[in-house]
Amino acid sequence: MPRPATDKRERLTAAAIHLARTTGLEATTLAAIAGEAGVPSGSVYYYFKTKADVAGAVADGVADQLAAARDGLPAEPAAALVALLGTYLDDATAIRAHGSLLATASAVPGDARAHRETLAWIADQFEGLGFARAASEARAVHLLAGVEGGAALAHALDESGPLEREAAHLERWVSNTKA
Amino acid sequence: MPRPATDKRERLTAAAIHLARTTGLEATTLAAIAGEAGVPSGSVYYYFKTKADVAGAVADGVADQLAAARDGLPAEPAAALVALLGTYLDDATAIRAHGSLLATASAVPGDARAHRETLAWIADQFEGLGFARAASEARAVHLLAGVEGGAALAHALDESGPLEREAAHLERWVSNTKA
Amino acid sequence: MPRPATDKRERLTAAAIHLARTTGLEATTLAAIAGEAGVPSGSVYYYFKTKADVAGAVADGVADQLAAARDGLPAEPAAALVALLGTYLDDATAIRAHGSLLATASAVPGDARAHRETLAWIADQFEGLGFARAASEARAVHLLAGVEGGAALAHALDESGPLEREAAHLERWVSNTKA
Amino acid sequence: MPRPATDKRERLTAAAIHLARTTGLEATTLAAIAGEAGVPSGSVYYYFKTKADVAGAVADGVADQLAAARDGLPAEPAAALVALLGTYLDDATAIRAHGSLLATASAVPGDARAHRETLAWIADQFEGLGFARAASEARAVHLLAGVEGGAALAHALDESGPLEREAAHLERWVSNTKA
DNA sequence: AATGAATGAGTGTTCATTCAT
DNA sequence: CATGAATGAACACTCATTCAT
Repeated sequence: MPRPATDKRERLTAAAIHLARTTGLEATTLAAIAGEAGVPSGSVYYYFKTKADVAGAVADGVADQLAAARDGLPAEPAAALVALLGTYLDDATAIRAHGSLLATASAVPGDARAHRETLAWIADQFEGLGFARAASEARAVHLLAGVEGGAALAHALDESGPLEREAAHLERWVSNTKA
Repeated sequence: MPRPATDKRERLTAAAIHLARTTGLEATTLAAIAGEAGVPSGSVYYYFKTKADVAGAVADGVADQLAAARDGLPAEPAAALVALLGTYLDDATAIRAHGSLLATASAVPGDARAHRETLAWIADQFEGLGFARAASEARAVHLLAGVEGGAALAHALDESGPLEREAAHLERWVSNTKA
Repeated sequence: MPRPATDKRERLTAAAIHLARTTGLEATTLAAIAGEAGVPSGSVYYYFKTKADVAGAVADGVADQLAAARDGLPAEPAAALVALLGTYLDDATAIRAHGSLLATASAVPGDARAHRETLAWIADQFEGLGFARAASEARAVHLLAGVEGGAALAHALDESGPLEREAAHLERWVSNTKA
Repeated sequence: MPRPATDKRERLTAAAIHLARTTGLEATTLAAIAGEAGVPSGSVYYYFKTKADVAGAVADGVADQLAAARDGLPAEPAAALVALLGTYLDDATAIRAHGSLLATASAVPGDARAHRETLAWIADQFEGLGFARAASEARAVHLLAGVEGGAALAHALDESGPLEREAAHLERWVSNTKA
């Protein structure tokens, strides 16, 4: 059973995300993306209009990957938030080497979908804990800023310490939280 | 009275920092840097061996700029930390548009001088407040991760709110701090 | 009926040989080669990986041209050798101006195919005249060294005399030869 | 006792000859020449008008070197000719690697002084052996064409055999010669 | 007289993009 | 539909040359 043709677009996007995170999209050739995806290089332009379009797909793909990851998290709000922090720790090696996945999406200006959705999901959890919407959103920003800042330091210093410490700190903060 | 020759290297570096922050260094032509610096384009290679060398100068220049900015801050530790957070707020418009200055330095892999120096300086302030070295360093990471994370969100969302909120939060945290 | 695509590579190679002989390959721009071949300049890199690659094609092309020229020569060995000397005389004007075609191939170091094949062919003729292989090879070297030396002097002095004299001398030597 | 200033021009020329033979003048930077000569790079233009001028100096210098070498040869004509062939054999390693010194001079078009003088000197020897001027000049061409052709093959094939064989052959030819 | 600093014109090479098939 | 062949615009980098001192 051959893979459906549209699969190629997905493989292309996945390859682009991988290379964008490891090498930077700017520094990555469309030919390299096609090569890694195992797709004929001429075909990139069948699936994408321009390289900027590929960048858009990267941002979208990252948002999708993050959404999928959140779907696997516990339903109970406090546990869900702790688990979210856990995904950063699980990814610590890659974060130290290449930065957080969300930061990869930042490289594409003008598309903050991944950020907005992540923030909204976190706020939903706080609301589930009994906080009002406004307070929940404020807390969401605080939590995401904390881990992303920790991730940024971990990447810059090539040391997972900052990420681990921030995650632990936020975990305590979440656990002690009461609406 | 003509400008000293060495001035050109500095103008080149300043232009490179500016363009690196607004456009990204990768996407910036050496010719563009020369143009913005008002230096003949062929001369870039008299002052820098290679484009990677320019990137190094950018990272160095950012570290220098940040060090200079810290020099202007109050001597009293608690006030100094609050003032540091204030520099982020003063720079809010640019941060929203292009990210924090420190993030610009991150684009040059392998050179974390700006990060290390900033962290050390912050830790010094906490030590000045009576904390042990280890605790001071942990607090420094927390503070920097917080503002930088806030700045990252502000940039991604093109909204200064997250930066302002994180800065305010950390200001309170610093003020309530007692060794 | 459009020219076959592969024709472009050949036109490029021919132009490169021509310019290598008249101007020197080092001094010849890839753009100039493309221009003379009537091929878009960006396309050179579709057919050749690098300029050194073009140099290789020049050496190969020269070897091919010489082989083709030898194919048109008489089958009888003595006549064939005399005819080979005749090709130098036919080419005297170009040799005086730019040196022998074989000398053009020498510009590409490490590739002596044209020399080896020419030498082998000459040795074959002497073998055909009844000489042992070793003696034939020695005579081949003597004959080729003679004409090429004559050609080199003709080029240096911009005077066909030396070439004509050496060719005539070798012709007699070949004719008087008996195994 | 410091070296006279004019020494620098000579060192520059010597370096240029060396690099022209080993690397090719075209491929050699004026800075590299200055470097090898131990002369400040800006000074090249004090001693030479242009790079083409340096090329002229190379051709001239080669002619001078060859003339100096001939000065050390025996006075007796037959011995002198044999000794001339000996200089090629002494230089065999360099010839195999970089071609004959005379060939280096050929790279500079329009200046055949080295060739003309060498030819004249050889003709003089034959005259000394009793040949008429015209016959002597013809013999000179034959002898020089032979060694230079042998040298060219030795260089192209990276094998000293052809040079040695041609030199030996010509030596016999000279020795058996009687006016 | 001699030179280090500075530069502009030019070169090889890359790559996003187009298009015929 | 899909793609391999082809290309032009752009870029990093080199170097002969100039000139103030």
